[in-house]
Amino acid sequence: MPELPEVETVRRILEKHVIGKKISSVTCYYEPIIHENLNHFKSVVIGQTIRSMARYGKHLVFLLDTSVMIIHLRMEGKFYIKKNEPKLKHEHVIFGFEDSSTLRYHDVRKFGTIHLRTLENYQKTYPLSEVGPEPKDADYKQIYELLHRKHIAIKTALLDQHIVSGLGNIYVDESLFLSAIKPTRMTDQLTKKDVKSLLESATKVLARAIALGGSTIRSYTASLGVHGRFQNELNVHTKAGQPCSRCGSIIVKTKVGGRGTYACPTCQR
DNA sequence: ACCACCTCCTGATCGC
DNA sequence: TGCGATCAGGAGGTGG
Repeated sequence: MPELPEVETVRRILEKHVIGKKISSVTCYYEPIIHENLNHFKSVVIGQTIRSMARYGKHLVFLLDTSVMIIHLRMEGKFYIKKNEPKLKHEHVIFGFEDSSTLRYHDVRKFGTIHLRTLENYQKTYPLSEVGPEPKDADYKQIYELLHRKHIAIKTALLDQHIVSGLGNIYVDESLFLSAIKPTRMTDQLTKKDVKSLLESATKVLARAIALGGSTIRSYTASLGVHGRFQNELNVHTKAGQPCSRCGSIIVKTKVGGRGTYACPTCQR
């Protein structure tokens, strides 16, 4: 599942292929992905050139001449650059460029979303208006205050993109492990020191994962030559039954907030 | 206002 | 062997 490191990796690779390309056609095979009237979307986007790309948390952003496309890959969204090859089963949106190459949005689960905004207001409106700071930019005192007013499991809080953005199931488990905090600890039980540590762990985990091109696990496989290697450095996620790298106890898998959760029962308290 | 739970979707895996 | 049931999961929506 693409989290911040995977989205950043996709952004960096895509950037090399699409900047400066003029969109000449849009074909959509599954309309719910595009959260706009399709004809309106096409009439706005066609004729515009991709000027730059950005990322906010897990959102991938294409900046055009006067508009902005904001894409969330959700579980399995991927992009491919192709020529005139036949359309694959799970390719739902195909952008054609003037040079006859195509950018294809591929998504087995169809959970991904595309929003269209103007260059003037895209950061202030939904969905980017809902995105909290990334761990590296978050002020631990502010996050502490926010968490202190809530009474939910810390894992659930870290998955809430309003609080901090970019973390998904893999990196939350890894961040909690690094800070030796158990996923079910309630947010109002955390100290300022815990919150500071967690943000530092998350920052470290995300930076390392970006450096390795993200993680390629389970359903989130390669796209655009993206073969992440961070999965080789996971401490707990997917490690049920294996010894903890810190204390040797056996890593256990549980459910927290309905999510598969991996942790060391001994050193995470 | 807050939070637990349901929902979307498909392929992989499980169980009889 | 085959097929229906269950699971996985990000985040919006719902209802207690």
